[in-house]
Amino acid sequence: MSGVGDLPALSETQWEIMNVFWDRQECAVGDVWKLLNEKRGISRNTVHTQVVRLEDKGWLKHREGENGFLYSPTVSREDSQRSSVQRLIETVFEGSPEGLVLTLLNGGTLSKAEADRIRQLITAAQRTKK
Amino acid sequence: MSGVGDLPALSETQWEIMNVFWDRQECAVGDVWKLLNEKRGISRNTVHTQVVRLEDKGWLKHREGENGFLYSPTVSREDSQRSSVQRLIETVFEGSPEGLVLTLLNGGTLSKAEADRIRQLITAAQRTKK
DNA sequence: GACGATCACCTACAAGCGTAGGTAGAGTGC
DNA sequence: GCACTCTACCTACGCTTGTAGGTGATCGTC
Repeated sequence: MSGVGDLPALSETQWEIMNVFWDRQECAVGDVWKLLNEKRGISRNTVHTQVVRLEDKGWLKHREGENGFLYSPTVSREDSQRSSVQRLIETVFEGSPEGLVLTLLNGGTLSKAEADRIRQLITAAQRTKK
Repeated sequence: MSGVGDLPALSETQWEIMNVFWDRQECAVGDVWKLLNEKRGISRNTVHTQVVRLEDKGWLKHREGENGFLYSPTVSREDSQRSSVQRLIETVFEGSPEGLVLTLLNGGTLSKAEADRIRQLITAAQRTKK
């Protein structure tokens, strides 16, 4: 049973690219490039290189489309997020998820609105789970 | 006013090493090496190289001690953790802290005990903050 | 049928990382 | 006085990233 854990970690740029694929499910390199280029200016070839590397690493697969290759993710965004949170907890918080939550709550990282929404999430989770 | 944000990000190994410095406040390369070596087997020189790189990047400073250099962190662990959580939220959760919390709560990443403690943390924070 | 856009692919290069061997000096012990 | 140990420092190598230029094929348009 192969999961996200088996895949080599994503770099920041690679997350940026994978996020586009998770939003669209399936698209061509050119589509990704158009989006990222508007957002921050990047060469089409740069995107292409990263896409190929992502396929090499096992994060993407492709099929032949009308006008060239269409790429799509091999794993779900949720699993990938989970595994990257896991990794963060291990390396940055030495295995303590509570540390992460405390940082988040006490850190001043959150806006008031975000903090409120998060408290709601938690109480909701509390209700449904028990 | 220079902060963690100005420093280049830490790799996983570098977090491992910085964590030792944050635990001890000030120590020599040899001390760090002894610890890491017990934990996972690593050459003293490898640790030395990383420590030098960390000083180059601005995460560590050193002073001359009795028997060689003593290194210490230039920034607090809390600030570093905060900034790495911030970075995670931006790249992995496209800026949504709620996403992170949801992943944490629904992910099955947490043991039951951890989840309970986290809910307590949150309700405690809720009480003190408002 | 030449022109421009798009595509896939190849090559490249500077940084940074993980890893560690080798060297040379200082101190401790027998 | 020589061996052992610890230190700092230099060098190196293979790998990944971020970045992108160049090339040749295809396709739609004028």
